[in-house]
Amino acid sequence: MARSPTTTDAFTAIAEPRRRELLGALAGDRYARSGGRTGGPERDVSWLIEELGWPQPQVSKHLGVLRKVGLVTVVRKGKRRMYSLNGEQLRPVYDWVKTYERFWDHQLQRIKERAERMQRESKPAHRPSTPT
Amino acid sequence: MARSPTTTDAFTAIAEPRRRELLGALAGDRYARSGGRTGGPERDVSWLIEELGWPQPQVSKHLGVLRKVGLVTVVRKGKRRMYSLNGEQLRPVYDWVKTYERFWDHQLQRIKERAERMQRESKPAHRPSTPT
DNA sequence: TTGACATATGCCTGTATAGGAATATATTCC
DNA sequence: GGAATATATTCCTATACAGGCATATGTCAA
Repeated sequence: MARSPTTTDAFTAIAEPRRRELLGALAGDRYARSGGRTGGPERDVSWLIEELGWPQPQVSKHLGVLRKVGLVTVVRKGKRRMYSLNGEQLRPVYDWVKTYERFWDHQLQRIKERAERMQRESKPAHRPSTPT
Repeated sequence: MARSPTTTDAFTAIAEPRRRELLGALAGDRYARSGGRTGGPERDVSWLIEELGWPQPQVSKHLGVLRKVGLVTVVRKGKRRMYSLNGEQLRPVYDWVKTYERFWDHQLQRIKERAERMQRESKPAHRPSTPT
């Protein structure tokens, strides 16, 4: 068997650095947030080509992969195609990696647990309870 | 050019579902947390083989990839090799995906912002301030 | 219709798998 | 040393890119 196709899911799609870069551009990294419905602002392919400085086919192909896994959505607008980020598909990645949080940041974990405990018990402040 | 090698970084390594599964086993999913230094408990390859039900070479090979990107660490113990999860390498993935949080859960984002604001200003409760 | 512009798709090549089977290496015990 | 155990590595094959280049498709304007 070969490697899973890049169009399998978000995990495989974002494995490619260029595609993460592309998503970053679509997210509006270092640009003013402007419009966009669910995700980032709408950008046409020409804008992305200019922004990323890649050959046009490369941009289109990467967009194709991202489209297939639902990480971006398109709407036609005349001869332009407006792409926007669909963050919803990144959620599985987030959820997965989040379950490992305790393996890299024990400090953070403790803080969160305390916060959650406080919220559950609705007790106002830090009473030195059973330490972890 | 071909696809980036799976041993490039955590992003490429976790693109493979089996490797995520393997990490899950090492993390101690549905098992009692027992020992382990920085990451999860130490498990030898035989345990993983039994747990996952995969052919031994497959387990070893996937472990090899995970080892190369630092997602797992090994120590020899007699003829056994004890593997443990090294969550630190998952952090870049977490950090990256986290920057897109606002694109999938606006509700959560607002809650967090409010919480952070409250904590910064150390003001006790919801005073209807400048809405976002 | 014709041409210009915007974007997608096809073709080609080198590279890199993932899995299966067989084998090599390392370590312990007798 | 030799057998048994634990794990890694090699070889093989089918698959799948990612990028470069050429070309097709779709849309608007004159």
